Amino acid sequence: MDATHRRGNSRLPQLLDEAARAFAGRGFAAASVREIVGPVGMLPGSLYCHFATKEALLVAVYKEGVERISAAVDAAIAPLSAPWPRLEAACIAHLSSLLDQTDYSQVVIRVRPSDAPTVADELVALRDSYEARWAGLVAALPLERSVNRGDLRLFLMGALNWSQTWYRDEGASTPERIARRFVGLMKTRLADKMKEPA
Amino acid sequence: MDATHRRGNSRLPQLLDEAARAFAGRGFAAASVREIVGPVGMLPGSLYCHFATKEALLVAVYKEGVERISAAVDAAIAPLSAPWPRLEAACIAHLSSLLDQTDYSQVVIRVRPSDAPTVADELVALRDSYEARWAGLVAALPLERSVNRGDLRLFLMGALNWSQTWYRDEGASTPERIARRFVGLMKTRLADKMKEPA
DNA sequence: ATCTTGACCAAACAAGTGTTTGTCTTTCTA
DNA sequence: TAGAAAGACAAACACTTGTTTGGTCAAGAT
Repeated sequence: MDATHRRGNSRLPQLLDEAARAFAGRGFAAASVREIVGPVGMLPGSLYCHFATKEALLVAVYKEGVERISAAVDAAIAPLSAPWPRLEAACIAHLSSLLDQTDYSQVVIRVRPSDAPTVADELVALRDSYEARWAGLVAALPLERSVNRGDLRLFLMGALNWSQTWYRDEGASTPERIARRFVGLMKTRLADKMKEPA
Repeated sequence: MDATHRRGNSRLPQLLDEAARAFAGRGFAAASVREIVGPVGMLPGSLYCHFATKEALLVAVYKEGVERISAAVDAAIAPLSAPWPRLEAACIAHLSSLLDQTDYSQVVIRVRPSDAPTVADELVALRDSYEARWAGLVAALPLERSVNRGDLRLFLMGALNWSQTWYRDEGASTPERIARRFVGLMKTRLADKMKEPA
């Protein structure tokens, strides 16, 4: 009757879900093993059947987060070919993953590699593997020659990622609309052409 | 001979310095009272002569951080009157405070109010009192009517604040230069006018 | 039918956490 | 010159932290 110990039917997925929730909501340091493991109905020690340390658990969650947001962005840009629509679609997918969706992607943005020193290298590598896409997306844009694309990428990613700080799920500003407006700001000439910028 | 107990000559400033260093470097949760108090040459309990709790210590550091970055920005924009130069000067001051200067300002950006729930309201109020400047700076810009200034402010502040994540003190990219290039991106028309953006 | 193995419990571990208490010395004040 | 108070020490407090150990039980393999 007791199905708790069925092979291949472990509670590992729930454990990861709960870890993602805790890390995304309270940060790596503040999230305790007991608060992760409790809601799953496990005892603290049982965590160590699956992971050697709390930091290894973070790597697993982080990796899943990178995979989910990567998949979302890739799926969004796949059917498009024009550079600006592709960038806009990527921004929408990125922001939706970050603000609506699961906790996994939030962990990737919230948790700093330096928060878990012993696995910092792995986290950086994972994050880099995701962010590589964005260099390509920006490189494809038709821009005036004077524009530095590296700066532009940092500028855009910063604006998107920081939205995690101020965004609240109230009102009409959905992640999709925010992303569209941000990209709109980039496409439009910002300064009023009547008055001469100093 | 022993000057340690002279009135008005306490080690409170050093204590705040060390707290700022710890909070900026490791975050609020990961920074322990002992690691803050140790370098000052005090014992853990002595902290509570000055602050009721660790969270109250954070408020003091946070407040000092807000005051320093506010002062830096205000001093930078005071002698200027034209909108764009004022914004550029503000960005330079903001980024310099954040990347070079003291740890205090870094705490304001790094530590989330929700990290210290019992004083979260105070932290939010402090941060708001600083960020209010930026609404004014953006409001003064001569922009095309279609541009949403609220979005633009969030966009810019996000890009600036996120730089804390990727900036390293190596190479030729000083905070000042980064700020100038970011503002430059905003002033210039980004999209190439030859090709039609979809 | 036996063995192995993965998943988990139960209980404890040592170390570290923020904080409290009581005492002492020094400096300022009345 | 007596008294109040600030600043800090010394030592412990109760609790939480991540982690370890040894055992249990069911499922898959032999």
